[in-house]
Amino acid sequence: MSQISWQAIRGEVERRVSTGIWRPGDTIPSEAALAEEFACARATVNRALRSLAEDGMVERRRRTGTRIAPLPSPKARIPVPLLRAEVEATGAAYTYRLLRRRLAAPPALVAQRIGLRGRLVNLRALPLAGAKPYCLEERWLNPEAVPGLLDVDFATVSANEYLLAHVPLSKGTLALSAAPAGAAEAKALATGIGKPLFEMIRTTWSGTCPVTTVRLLFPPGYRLETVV
Amino acid sequence: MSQISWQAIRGEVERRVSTGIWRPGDTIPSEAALAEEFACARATVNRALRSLAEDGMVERRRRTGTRIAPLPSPKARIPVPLLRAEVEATGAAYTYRLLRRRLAAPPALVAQRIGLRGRLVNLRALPLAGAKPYCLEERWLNPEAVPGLLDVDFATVSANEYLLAHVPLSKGTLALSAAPAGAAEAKALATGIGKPLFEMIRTTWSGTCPVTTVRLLFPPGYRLETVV
DNA sequence: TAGTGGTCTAGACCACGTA
DNA sequence: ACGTGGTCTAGACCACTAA
Repeated sequence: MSQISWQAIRGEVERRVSTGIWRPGDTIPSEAALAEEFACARATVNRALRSLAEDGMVERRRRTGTRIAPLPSPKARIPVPLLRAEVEATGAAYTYRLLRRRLAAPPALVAQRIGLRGRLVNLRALPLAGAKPYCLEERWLNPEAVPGLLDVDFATVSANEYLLAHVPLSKGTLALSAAPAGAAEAKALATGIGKPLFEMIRTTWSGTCPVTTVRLLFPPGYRLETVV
Repeated sequence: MSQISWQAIRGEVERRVSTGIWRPGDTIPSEAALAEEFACARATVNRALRSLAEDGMVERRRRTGTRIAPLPSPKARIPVPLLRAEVEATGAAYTYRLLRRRLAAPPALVAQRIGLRGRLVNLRALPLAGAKPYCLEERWLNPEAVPGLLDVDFATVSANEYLLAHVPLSKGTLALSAAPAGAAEAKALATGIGKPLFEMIRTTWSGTCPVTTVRLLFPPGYRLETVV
């Protein structure tokens, strides 16, 4: 068989963009036209162009057609970190120390992030790599989103792992930034006040129901790496 | 028609996972079996399961079948930031000031990142939002990867935009971290020494040929946000 | 209204990896 | 060897949206 693969079509489109045959902003031929050119089924072209669209290289709209993204920028996939896996990948033992657990109304900033104003479960925890603090975790959980949440012993199960196993996490936001260590954070992470911490704030919904918002603070030296 | 959609199948699989019918680590029925259950074509089931696999919720292997990921973790897409677009989205005018341009051998750390030891083009630049420094850019370019690079006037065209338009960027790495401001960085970004900066290091190849490595330092307050 | 992408079908063959 | 996912085909209808 001399069937052309969707990867080959994708590659040819990329080649035409990189050699300037098609330039950013250009509208390219329709799926039907390309299918004829490559002598393949339209579904195969569709597969290739859909793949490019997912990577941000082309933009597709009905009726208007497919065009090369004005600023083709590949999108990086970063895995939402699984602390246990990250720690164990370094060879260290992963442990999880619960520092605080309470039921409280969240501060305004947190309430705004998660879109809830009532009483939430608040956890402060310290995932460890061996004996070393790996990060500081400040979490707020919506008890109405997680059946049985109030009975979970978070001293033995990390909230993250409990949620992954019990709640279908559908959507979420992720914010990354740098923040100075406050007194409490410096102490928990065994670093100095004002030191640059890597901050990750994640808020998650299950459908339209807010589930949790968590702020992770990583000590100086932490790096989040990925491949584009 | 009462055709079932691949999204519906995906939703049903998610439901079965979230309700515990299928648990992390379980192998689920084959595509053919599911197609029969849902009375649809196998391609439709394939589309649904492939979508779930791309999001990290299931793992698929030939012969072995499809199983629920032991730790189902959604993967975040973060857009590689386009400074101009980011700045202009805030309503400010984007400008780009070239602080330094020279031909030099990179320091060991940079040489290791990009995998080159010879003389490279080194740029230091300051993208601005209005009159305010947006970030500090330290870039190393491989002149052999970019035809005509030595003749480009980077005082009027930002290196990033030049590259996007002239080089097919295929692969790259991205590292995010927090770093303290040194004296030069604090001055350029109008902040204090030791303040936490958000650091982004991006290295890009065109095929197997190293093109550029760039380190962006963002002043305190910068946030990289995305949706999972 | 018409053109484009989005999707589903039914069938086929292939590639891979376990046994 | 054989079962599973990976992919391609040819055709069809639908959904969206600009003209």
